[in-house]
Amino acid sequence: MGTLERRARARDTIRTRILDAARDLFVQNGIEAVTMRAIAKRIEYTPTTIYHHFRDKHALLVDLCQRDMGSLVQAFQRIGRIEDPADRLRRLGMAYVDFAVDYPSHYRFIFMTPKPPLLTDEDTTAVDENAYLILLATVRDGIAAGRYRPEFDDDQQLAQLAWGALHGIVSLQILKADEAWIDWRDVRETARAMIDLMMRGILLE
Amino acid sequence: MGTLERRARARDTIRTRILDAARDLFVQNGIEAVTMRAIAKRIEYTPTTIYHHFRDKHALLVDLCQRDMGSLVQAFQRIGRIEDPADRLRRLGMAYVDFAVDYPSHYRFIFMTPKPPLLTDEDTTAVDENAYLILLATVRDGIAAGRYRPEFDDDQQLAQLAWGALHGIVSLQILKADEAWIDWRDVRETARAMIDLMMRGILLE
DNA sequence: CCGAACACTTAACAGTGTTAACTCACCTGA
DNA sequence: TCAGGTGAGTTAACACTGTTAAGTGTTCGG
Repeated sequence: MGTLERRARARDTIRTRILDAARDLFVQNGIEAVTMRAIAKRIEYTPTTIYHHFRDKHALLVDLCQRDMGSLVQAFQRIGRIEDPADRLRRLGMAYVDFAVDYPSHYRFIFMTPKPPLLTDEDTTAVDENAYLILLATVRDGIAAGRYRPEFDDDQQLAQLAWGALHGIVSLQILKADEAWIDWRDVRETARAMIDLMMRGILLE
Repeated sequence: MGTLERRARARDTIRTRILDAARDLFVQNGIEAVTMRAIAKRIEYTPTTIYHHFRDKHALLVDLCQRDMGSLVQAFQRIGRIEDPADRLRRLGMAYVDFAVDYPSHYRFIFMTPKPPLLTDEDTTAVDENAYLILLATVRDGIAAGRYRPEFDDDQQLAQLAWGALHGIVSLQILKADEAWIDWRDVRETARAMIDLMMRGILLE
């Protein structure tokens, strides 16, 4: 009586169909195109059906992003194994920027959209948290190895400084790319210049 | 027959009453608390009335922010008269961060909220544009004065780099200040460290 | 004194996320 | 075989957005 499994499989199928439809709208027309009715129409179901598979819209988008951010997580974990802390830090920065450029909608939802107040679910630590922990460990290793100038002895501050610098460059680009009064430079090159500047600024000698 | 003036004055009165009500909701409960009905209720008018004084909600918020950002504009213009380009640049950065910390709702609306598509009015150049131009001129002066390392010869890129770095630090703070898994450092101090790091990185010698 | 301009309201439209109540097919246990 | 429950799916609605067409007076100018 594998009927239970079959049920579970069917449930998974419709779940991923919902997620696929949501992703299409998400990456093609931006987050504001993702409405429950639009998703439902695309998979030829009723909006209510979605609520049998996801608690609410926010949970759906969180689930979608957590799945899709696998590339960022993998990159971070791979880079996390690099020996040299300074080299590791530099590469984490580039991977972060690459992800933001490749998946602007995902980036915008995870890093640029406020969460609904107090409905923050305490599920398994989210991808942004994991990424921050890897960054933090990398910064700490560099400090412990005595690679950085003595004024950068606060791992939290240094991590927040590095994260903020790159987040600002990519998020400004995502938000204001079509503002005509700015002669935008290539975001990857600007980010690289930022990383070079930071590394030279914090490294000893 | 000063009746025309009186009319205009009355019009201005109700206009500012609307703006005041909107600002209260805006700064106290955040931008999501600003609904047309909430504003109307607070001044004991009908929502429709607001539309006789503002084209739509976005125009209302833009008007509100343009007025309130006078402090930022004044600070930028005052700093813009400082002789030394490097000192000017450093102070612009601090003033920018101060504004973001003091007026988080305004900052969020101007620098962290996407504009409604293609309804971008070509009104008198907005405050963010003015601020960017002052920053750009400051960067350019520093380059022209030969104060910066030769690899920073692109004024646009350097301006976008500096803006992005500080924008990232303050916007992360505004958005994720209540995420428990980050041990946030004081945003002004982090920003100051960022500015010091950048200045040391781009200045010659 | 009449007509137009003007401030304002009523009532509605179209869209959003969300939910209570129902139908109906299917599987389980007697 | 058949009662009953489980659960996927739908219908219809609620409460809330921003926004607007149409109507009501009041006030002013010729």
